[in-house]
Parts: sequence; C-alpha cells; structure tokens
Amino acid sequence: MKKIYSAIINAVTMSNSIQQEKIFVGVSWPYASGKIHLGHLAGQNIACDVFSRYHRLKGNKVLMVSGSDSHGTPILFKAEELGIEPEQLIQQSHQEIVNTFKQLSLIYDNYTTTATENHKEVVQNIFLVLKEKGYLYPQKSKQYFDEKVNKFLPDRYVRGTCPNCGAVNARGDECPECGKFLKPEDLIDPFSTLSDTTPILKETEHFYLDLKKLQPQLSKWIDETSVNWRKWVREFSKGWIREGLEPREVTRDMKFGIPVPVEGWEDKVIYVWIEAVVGYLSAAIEWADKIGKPSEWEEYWKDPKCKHYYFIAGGNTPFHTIIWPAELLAYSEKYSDDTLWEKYKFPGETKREKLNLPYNVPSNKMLLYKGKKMSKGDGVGMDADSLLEKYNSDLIRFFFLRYAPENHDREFEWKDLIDCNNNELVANIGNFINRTLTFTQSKFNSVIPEGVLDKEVEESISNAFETIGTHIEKCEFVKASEALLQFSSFANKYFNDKAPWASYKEDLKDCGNTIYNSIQLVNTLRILIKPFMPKSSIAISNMLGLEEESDPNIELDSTGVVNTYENNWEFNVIESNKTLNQSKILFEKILE
RNA sequence: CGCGGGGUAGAGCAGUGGCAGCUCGUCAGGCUCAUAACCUGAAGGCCGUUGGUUCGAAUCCAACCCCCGCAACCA
Repeated sequence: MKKIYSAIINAVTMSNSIQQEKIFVGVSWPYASGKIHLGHLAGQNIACDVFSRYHRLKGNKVLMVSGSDSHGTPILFKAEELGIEPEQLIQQSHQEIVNTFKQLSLIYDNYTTTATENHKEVVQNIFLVLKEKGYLYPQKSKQYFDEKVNKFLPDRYVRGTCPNCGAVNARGDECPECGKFLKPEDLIDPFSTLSDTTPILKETEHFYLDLKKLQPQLSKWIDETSVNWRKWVREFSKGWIREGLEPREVTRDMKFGIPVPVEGWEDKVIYVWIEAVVGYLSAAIEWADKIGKPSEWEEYWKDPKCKHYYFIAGGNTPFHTIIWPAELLAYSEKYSDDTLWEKYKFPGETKREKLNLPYNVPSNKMLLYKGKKMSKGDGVGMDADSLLEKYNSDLIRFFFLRYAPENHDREFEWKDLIDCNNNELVANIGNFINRTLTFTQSKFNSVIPEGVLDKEVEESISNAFETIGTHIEKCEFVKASEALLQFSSFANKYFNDKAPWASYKEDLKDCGNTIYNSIQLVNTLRILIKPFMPKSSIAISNMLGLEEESDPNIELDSTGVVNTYENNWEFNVIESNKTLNQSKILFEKILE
C-alpha cells in the first residue's frame, strides 16, 4: 500500500513541475441582432468554456475573449424592421447575450463589443498598416444601388428572376430553387428587397485586400500548422488555398460601422473581414487596460509559446484559417519597419515582436433543426433562453458538448437531450454519487469510514485525469465526455462488484473500505466534472463538506482575475472520519 | 468534371488488408445499496452501388449513386 501512495505523490509532484502554459482563446463573435440560439451552443460557446476552465484548473494562464459584433448590414436592417435605432438593438441584444452566457456559467476574461473606441482605434491602425505595406489597394466597380432608400445593396438584398431556372425570387447570391450561385448582375428584372424598386448599377470605389500577394506565406504557414487540426478544417482550408485566393473588397458604402481612416473615404466603413476578426486582438488590449496592466496583452500575443485557439463553427472557418492569419502575417511586417513601428503603436505596446498566428481552429460543423441549419438571419431554430427555462444549465452544457457536431452536421433531437440526461447524468454519474452518499448516511451515520485506496481505483482515477485531460487539450470534446462517463461506469461497477450491502452484514471492515474508496471516486468525479458542469461540481462539494477549496474559475468569475496558479487537475484524498453533509439528488430525471 | 466532408445494427459512431465492433436503445434471465447499476444471454448488418487488385477487401484502385456544408454578411 505504501507503494501506491508514493506513486500518487510522484504523480502529483511531477504534474506540479510541468511548466505553465499560456493559452489564448478567441471565441466567435455573435451578431448583436438577437438572442443566442442552440447553434451557438453546439458550435463553440460551450466547448470554449470547457477548454478554458480545464486549462485554468491545470494552473495554466488563459485569456479568453469575445464580444458582440455590433456592426454590419443585418443589424442595420433588423433595427429598421423593428423600428428602433441600431444602437438600441445592439445595447439590448448585447445585454441579452451576456445574461444568457451568465446563466450557462460561461466565463470570459473579457466579453466586449465592437462598438468601443478601443476597437475602432485598433481596427483603423491595422487598416492603415496594411495599406502602407501595400496589401490594400483601391479599385472602382459597379454595384446595385437603391435610389429610394439611398443605399448600396448587399448581394442578398437584391432579388430577381434566376437566369438558370427562371425562378422569380432568386437572391443575388444564390437561387434557392435550382441552387445555382449567382452574382447580383446575373438576375433578370432585379428588385431591391428594401423598397421593391428596381436598383441601378452605380460606380463606387473600394479597398481590396491583396490575398494573392499573401498566398505563398499563407500556404507555407498552413502546411506547417494544420497537422493537428480537425481533418475537415484542414482539408477545407487547404482547398481554398489550392483554388487560388482572390483579392477581396474590405470596405463598404455605409455610415454604420468603423469609418475608413483615409481622406475622401469618410462615407465608407471597414468591412467585417478586417473589422470583426480584429476583435480578438482589440478585446485582449481592452482587457489589459481594464485590469490596469496596459501591456499585459503582449504576454499572450507576442510570446511565441502562447498557443492561440479559435472556437468557431461552419462558414466562419476560412475567416480564421485564411483571412485573419493573412492579415496578421501582413501586419507583422510593421515590426521590421522603423517608421511604421513608431507611427502605429497599439495601446500599451512595448515589444517590437510579431503577433501570434492561430495554433488550432477547432471549428464545428452545423447543428440542424428540423433538417435546416439554425441561423439568426433566417430565423430557424430556437434560442438558448427557452431551453434554460426548462432545463438546468449543466445539462445543457454537457449535452451540447457530448452531441457537438465536431466532424459532421448533426440534427438536434429532443430525445437525445432527454436520453443524455436520464441515461448518462442521472443513471450513471448521479446514480453513483447518490448510492454512495446515501449508503454512507444510512450505514455509517454520514462519517467516512477507515480504508485504503484499492489499486484498481487508484489506477482508474489517474487514468481518468490523464485521458480526459488529453482529449480536452486536443479539442476532442465528444471523446472527453465519453471518457468521463466511462470513469463513472467504472465507479458503478466497482461498487457493484464489491457489494457493500452484503459485506455490511459479514465483514464491516471490508464494507467500510469499499465506501472509503467510493467516496474517493465521488470526489474524483467532482473534480473531473468541473470544466463540464461547474454548478454540479459545487453541489457535490457542498455534500462532501469541501466548500472552501480554491478554484481559479470561481476566482475569475467572482473577482474578474485569476491570481493563484496551481495544478488542481489531480486527485486528492478525502480523509476518513470526516462527516458528510446531507446528500441531495444531483440530476433530476426528465419524464416525457 | 468548383472546393470539402460523409454513406458500417433502430440511433450515434470506431474500425487503413486477416472471423464486422463500440456506446445508447430494444427483449429475456440473474442480482439489488441506488431517481438504479452491474452481470449473462438474445434480436438486429448485402459495411451506398458496380467492377477491379489480392490467397483474403468495410479497408487499396476505378467508375457511379446518394446526403451535407461551403463558394466570401451563416455559429
């Protein structure tokens, strides 16, 4: 038995000596034009939090940022539709999103918006550096213009007859009938969806991002970096490169947004490809300022050892594997140019070192609802709030992780949600905790009996920390949740095989030993579920009487910063003779 | 021939040349501390189709069929 303990002590010492890692987590920015829906949860907003909570528990330094995208045509038009000012819609939606995130126990180091002065400053800075380095150039073109509402029209706001199949309501980007991809100019008898009038083609001028020029560097970077990416993300991104990148428009004829900081361009704004993705950097800069250490963001953006993860989904993938890296590569030329370095410093910037590129982009596929993808734009799907009214947030967190569309699209099914709750949370994890604690109460008067850790229990525990941790680090969240359930199954089987209800009558010492071991397994479950189901973990802490334990995630949630870094992703023993609190049912069965 | 992913038990998936497997669900029996688990057994498959390579193919090759995403304002 001594050997077993020394093995545990060794494991603990070793894990503490592992060097602290730095992790930057960027999460896709939802449009401030409505509530968070189930697609957001399945896409990225649960996985990012599990990932960050895990790394904080390990004692790593994590910076997780995101915010509400407060610009763009959809917001403008949605506000018009509602008859309110865009600012009012943004304010309202941002607040709703923040509330939903809070209910789901999502902790961001900084969740901001793109409507801040800081963001504007950083975006314009990047725009100007790219321009000075020759990656942005102006070019004239003709676009549809609605004279009645006095606006240039984005592709999907122009409709007309499809030249391919003759359908009358084809959109400027695609015909929904025959699936043909179109340009607005292709449409026969075009009309504006804003006024039903016929738009005219009008000349305008825009800046273009010269992706062609960046292609060689980008191609090299993606070949080197994408080895550990999800297969579909890697192949998809490489496919884009293989096809050949084209220069793309990065400004728009609008007043709503961040103005182009060039003389004579005051009526135009910077488009989403530059504007929104820059939020990852500007939110980090804002965070540093908020915590009173204006240069602290450089720790995450300039230390080459800091790994950058972007949690996104679906069609956002190329923005994060192609366009954003391209902009970062181009921008980093600032650091080898004396003039630009002096002229274009970011707030708090002190180090003349390149910005970090993405390390991994664990992008998810789409969650389908009744066979269609959920989307804010099309109004398909369901918002997260209505789910939160019915079910507890830990179930929702666990479900959307366990059934996440990591490699394939997936249909959302109510039955899956109920099965996940009843078969996995209730019958597996909840059952083990409940049977152990009620047995301790009824047979041992709530006092943990004397015992020593069985070899198989010890092995299973250290294996669980190892396996689940590795899966999370590799962004394999479905596998991580499976491994958690496997561990819980082992615990149930252990209890069963040891049959303490039988040994209670024949061999009280053996019975006590089984319960001692089972309590250690309950405690291990409590630690293992921390990244997944933080509220349930706290509920178990209360039952075990462990309320005062230090936890970086609770620290961050309550104070806004993490000050203590130590490895909490490891087994610790609960001593014998400790008295437990009254146990409660952790997960309620859902009756259909 | 636009790019990419996929097609294996009712559902979800693993399986890169060697007897088709895992999880969940279904059915029967055992056990029972538990909102119940665990054990034993059972049912359920043309591995999308066709052809080829091979002693041997879910796996390698060719052609084809079907589903999905993307194609630049979708998470």
